[in-house]
Amino acid sequence: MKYSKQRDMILQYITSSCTHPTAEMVYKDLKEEIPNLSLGTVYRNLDRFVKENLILRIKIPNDKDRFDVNTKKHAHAICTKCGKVTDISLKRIDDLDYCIHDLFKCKVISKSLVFYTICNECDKGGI
Amino acid sequence: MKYSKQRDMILQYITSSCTHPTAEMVYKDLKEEIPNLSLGTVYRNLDRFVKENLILRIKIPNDKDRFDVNTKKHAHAICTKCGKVTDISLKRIDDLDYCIHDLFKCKVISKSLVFYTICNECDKGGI
DNA sequence: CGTAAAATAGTAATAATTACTATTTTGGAA
DNA sequence: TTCCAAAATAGTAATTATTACTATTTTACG
Repeated sequence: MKYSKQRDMILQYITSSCTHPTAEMVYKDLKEEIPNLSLGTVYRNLDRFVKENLILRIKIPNDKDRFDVNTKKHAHAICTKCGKVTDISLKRIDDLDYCIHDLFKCKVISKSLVFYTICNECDKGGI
Repeated sequence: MKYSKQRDMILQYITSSCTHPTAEMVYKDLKEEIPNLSLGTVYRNLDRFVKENLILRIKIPNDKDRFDVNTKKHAHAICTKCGKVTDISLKRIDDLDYCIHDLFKCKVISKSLVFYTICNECDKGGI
């Protein structure tokens, strides 16, 4: 692993941000300081940070991935109008809609809960 | 609203399936019966059914959307190896990992919980 | 310095979904 | 039945986030 100014600045940017930026946001903002920065470099390094568990990747269906310095267990609220992402500490599922409304005074339109697993058959080496 | 054989068959296919098919699966299978069926027609009609609340759209990050006849409140488990989607009736969040393991004997790699909201600012008409 | 490994810049490719347009189908009325 | 406007379709093109690729540059160590 060799030092690079780009990686250093990307990590600095992401860890000091509190807006769950997309790769493009990181790129745009840092482009001003490093004019020949490449979007691929941003993606490659963000991937790396995710693998190193320094940040989390928030996958948003039909939207750009967002990156989060908060690696503690939590959920996310995404505004369907402006796209703003807000952290939500986890409480029990049945209370969550009320909890969110109480905390953020916002309407829950819908929620998506997906588990990524290794299923029974695959774990047995069947496939 | 005018009748179309295509729409009729797409609805029949999706409501009688229990495998959470993608638009492409619907297309491929029905293509054998309707050789000039268009993929766009499948997408358009599935969209329509979702709006009419006849089926659910399961958005899977980095994968194709899947469609579900079960419109009751539930979560989904997706195998990260074979992609199989399994319905999970909702229990309390803290119990879910154990619950899933007990029910399906499968490992939970990760889970994604996302709320789609109208945030405070947007609801006030600020944006 | 010299050099090999690692990283980058910039471009091309990928892939799911949506948009677009010309053609066909549907269903009600003359 | 035949006409016709609204609706639907087929097939192609466009979109868009992300990944892949390759030539060039940078790093760090002997």
